[in-house]
Amino acid sequence: MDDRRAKLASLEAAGGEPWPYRAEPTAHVADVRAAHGDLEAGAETDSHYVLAGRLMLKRGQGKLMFGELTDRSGALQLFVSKAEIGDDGFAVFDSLDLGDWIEVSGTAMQTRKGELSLKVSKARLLAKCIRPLPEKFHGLVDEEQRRGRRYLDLVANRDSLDVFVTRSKAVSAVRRFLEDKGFLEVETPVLQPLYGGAAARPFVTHHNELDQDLYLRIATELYLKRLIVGGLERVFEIGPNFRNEGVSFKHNPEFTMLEWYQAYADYGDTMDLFEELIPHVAQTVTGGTTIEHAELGEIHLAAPWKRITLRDAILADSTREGGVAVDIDTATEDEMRAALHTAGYDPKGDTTRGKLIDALLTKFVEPFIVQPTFLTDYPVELSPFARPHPDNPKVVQRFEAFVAGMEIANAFSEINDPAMQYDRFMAQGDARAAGDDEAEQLDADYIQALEYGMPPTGGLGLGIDRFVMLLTGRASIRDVILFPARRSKS
RNA sequence: GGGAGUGUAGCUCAGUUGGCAGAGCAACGGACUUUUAAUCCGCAGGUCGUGGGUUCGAGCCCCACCGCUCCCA
Repeated sequence: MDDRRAKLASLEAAGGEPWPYRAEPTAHVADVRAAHGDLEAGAETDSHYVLAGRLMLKRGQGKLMFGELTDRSGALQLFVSKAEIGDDGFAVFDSLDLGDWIEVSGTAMQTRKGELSLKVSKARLLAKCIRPLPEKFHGLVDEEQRRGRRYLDLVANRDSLDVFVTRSKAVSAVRRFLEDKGFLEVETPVLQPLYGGAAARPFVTHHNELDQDLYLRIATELYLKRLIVGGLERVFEIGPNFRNEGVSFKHNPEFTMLEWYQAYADYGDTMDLFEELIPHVAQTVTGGTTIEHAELGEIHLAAPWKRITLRDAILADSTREGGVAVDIDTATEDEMRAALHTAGYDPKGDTTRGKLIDALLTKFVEPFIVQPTFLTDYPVELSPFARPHPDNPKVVQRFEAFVAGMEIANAFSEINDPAMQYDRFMAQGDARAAGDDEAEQLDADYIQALEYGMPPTGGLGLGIDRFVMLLTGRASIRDVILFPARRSKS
């Protein structure tokens, strides 16, 4: 560090500008590659470019130097010859350190060994990197640093940068898809006087002036449906939700969720739209609909996806790990507990029938789903906002989408009968009294909104982070969140 | 919450039975006009996560705490 600071000082002393205000690159590295990728070895061109980026490698060769410049689009070799750049220019380049931001001008060429390069005629420092970068070959490996100082991870590990470029493109593709289908993007409150729309514990905060406790939202559901009451017909929101729970490879306390609501649609329409969205985004972002998963092999996202009722899935899969077959339509709670016990899981915290069914799903079904699958027709106890199925009053018109062992989406035909919704809230209140601290609390204002009339509506929530994990083949949610939650050092 | 692993130079990692703190890369000085993690010669770099204990002597053994990773509830 001291050596690099000294270089800065000597540059200033020599009248140089160590921290220029602007640069004027005319192209990205990828543009040069696209235009000259097929040059023959030893060929030179008159095509002139100005590139800007970080100097990541430097190889001295006497009166010749090679460097590697990276920008967001990729890396390109710099060919720096004393004959071309002059004695002064050569000295300037020689004084650069790995990690320095630079601007270089020159022409495209192919070296004798066939490496596309920029033959540099001018180079200047844009900003000094005073601290040495992580090692050039191994990159930054330490997970604590990769996530705590993500900027270093992005500099040192190209594949990590690519993950976040993919994430951005995926979110953009989702937006365009929904806008093309006539959806409006809206923003609803993050700070809410009541929380609801999901089974989760909230973060609590306080508004001083109003002297009122507020919750960070766990879902956007109830506000978005108020907008359907208001007549916006098709709305969506992409933004952070907050759930006060543990962290795991698929949980971060702050995560990004897409929710959409569509008037005049039911859960079947919603399933069709979702089945169209996911392959479309995969195609747009990765150029295909097949994902190569490191552990699970090929995952095919193209429609149609497998569709199976939750009852049939549990009936078929509950014999895994030595369990006994469970039919959730007829099984008693004790039988469900027994099945979970035989699989080595103690359901002592699962106090309700709904929670037990959820445990059966989590234990026996979810981890084993690899290819995209819709589980449909959930028990009413688990789904306080979903409409009953007309053919079977024990279940509701709801589905969850699973892929690669994870739930990525949850959707249903929305309850629009205010009396029915009120009864569901009451049942949730009973569950809470029985010890379920994730049960919904009564939202009287939401009931009132429904009393003004909500058209038949289908809604869906998609976990954006998990979807990006799928698209990028990452096994941990912390690899697709730029700054994941971590314990701060005191 | 429980279990296992891990923490040593800026980065990636060795460190034997408890006996002088090591390598590669980066940095610094030098050689080199076609390198590809360039190579070669030279030089320098440390509160061994933190605190305590055992010992003539601790990176190594013991205890507590902190961070991180994985598995389990």
